[in-house]
Amino acid sequence: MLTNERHDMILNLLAEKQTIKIQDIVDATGSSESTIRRDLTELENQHKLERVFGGATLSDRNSVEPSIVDKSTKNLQEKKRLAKFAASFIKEGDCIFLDAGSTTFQMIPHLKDKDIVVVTNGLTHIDSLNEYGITTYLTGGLIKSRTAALVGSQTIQSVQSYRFDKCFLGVNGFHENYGYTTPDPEEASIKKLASSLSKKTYVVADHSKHEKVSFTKILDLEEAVLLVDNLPLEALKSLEQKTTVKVEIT
Amino acid sequence: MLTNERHDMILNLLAEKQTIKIQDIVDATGSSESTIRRDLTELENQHKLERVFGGATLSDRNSVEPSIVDKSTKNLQEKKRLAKFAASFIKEGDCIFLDAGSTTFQMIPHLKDKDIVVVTNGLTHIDSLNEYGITTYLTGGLIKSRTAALVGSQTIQSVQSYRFDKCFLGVNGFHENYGYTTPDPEEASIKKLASSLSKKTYVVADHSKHEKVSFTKILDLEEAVLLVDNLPLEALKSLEQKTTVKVEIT
DNA sequence: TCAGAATCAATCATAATCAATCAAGAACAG
DNA sequence: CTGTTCTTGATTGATTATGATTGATTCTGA
Repeated sequence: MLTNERHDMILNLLAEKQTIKIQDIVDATGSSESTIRRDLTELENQHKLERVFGGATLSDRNSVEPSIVDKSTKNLQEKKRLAKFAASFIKEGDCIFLDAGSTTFQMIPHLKDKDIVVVTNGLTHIDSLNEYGITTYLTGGLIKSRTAALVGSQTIQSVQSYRFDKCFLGVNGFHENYGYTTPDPEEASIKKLASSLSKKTYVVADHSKHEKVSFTKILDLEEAVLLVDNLPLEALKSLEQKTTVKVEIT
Repeated sequence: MLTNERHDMILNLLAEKQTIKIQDIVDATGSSESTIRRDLTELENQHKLERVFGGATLSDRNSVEPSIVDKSTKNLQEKKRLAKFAASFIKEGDCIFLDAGSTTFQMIPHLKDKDIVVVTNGLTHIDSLNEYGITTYLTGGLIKSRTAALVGSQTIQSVQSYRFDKCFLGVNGFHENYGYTTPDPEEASIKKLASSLSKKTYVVADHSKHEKVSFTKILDLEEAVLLVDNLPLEALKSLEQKTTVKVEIT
């Protein structure tokens, strides 16, 4: 059996069962314990799993935040509509910060032929931005492999040397009392900084993010314009007491 | 059996099974192992598959990024050998700058399992670095779409905040009198800067770059160690009067 | 806390696989 | 027909993967 096949097998077993014992892998593959240990070491280096005493488990970050692929396929149509709506706020000549994330990604096709400059920390965005011929600056920083975003002090430093007309942020949740939140503190501080360097801040979030609260606070509701798709009327009214909400009409 | 037929056969087998062992192909085709190896090497250069130890597998990236990789098919085998040689200079714990470019790209597989930190301005590098689980910092900057490199004042600023143990640069030409040169002034200044921030600088260039001179000077010969594959003996002697040359033994 | 059991990383020898080279023959052009 | 180029298969020594073994570490239950 090839090394690759074993690796796939291990990851598949893990995907089913969440955690797995080394002995189980040995039985399933027919390879020796030594080999499996080496496989696990390697897969751990690639951040595909996490070793624990006696076996391996999906790295907890993986299980908490769904992987970027899963995320981007969910509610795809909604996201596209919302993204188009968000892009409509961009005017000719704007310099914008485009946050990493699947919703902001969907904005890119609608930036075509606009004479704008985009700054982004989203690695997934660059091919698309490039394809549409948009002048793009990438922030520097540490590559956070799972979300394909750039983070860390270098990113902060990079962002600091720009000034934006508008910035478009993705969030994990928005809540009347707790504001905008996201799981990763690193990403949160970048979003926050970009917002502070921007004349105007837009948060792009579909209705599924309503009332959700994550680990790290990004901004208060007041500090950004919320772009959202259909929302219950009461929720809308309540939110509008704190901030400007633009709803994508359906 | 014609070469084409074998190639088709191999790809068909792969399409069914996702991965395949060399021995299986040998049995299926009746050709010798040597021939199959050559087939696989060629098909890999065409990005039709990916070789793994003991066989081959479908490269899933095949469909995603055809644009950037094309240039690198020329002299691929040479480049791989040279890149492996270059990577052998990297020691555990090093912080290295890895220049954008196709030769430095080939170094990445050989960085696997080394406890190092990589800083790069090459967008093409990041997927691969990520795959091998290497801690990677990307410089910021303007995306230069043709070479998929980051350039400009932001890149300069990014690079300036690092210090490197070693830096590995690609060049367009090296010449006894005119030193190392490259066509793009933007890229040249980044290479130069990275070199100045590094304890040791290596230029990786195959013999085809000998005596070539491009528009922009990067460094004098003296300022870097030249890593090169086979070179005429006189050329080697002449170069060695000015700088250290490490030749990949053939 | 202790002792036995399980698991671990490190090392070694062996086996499989690799790239590189060579020579023989096929295909081809002049 | 001759000389050249290309393909092929065999061989070489080098590299890499593997499985068994070791002694150290960690877990478990009393």
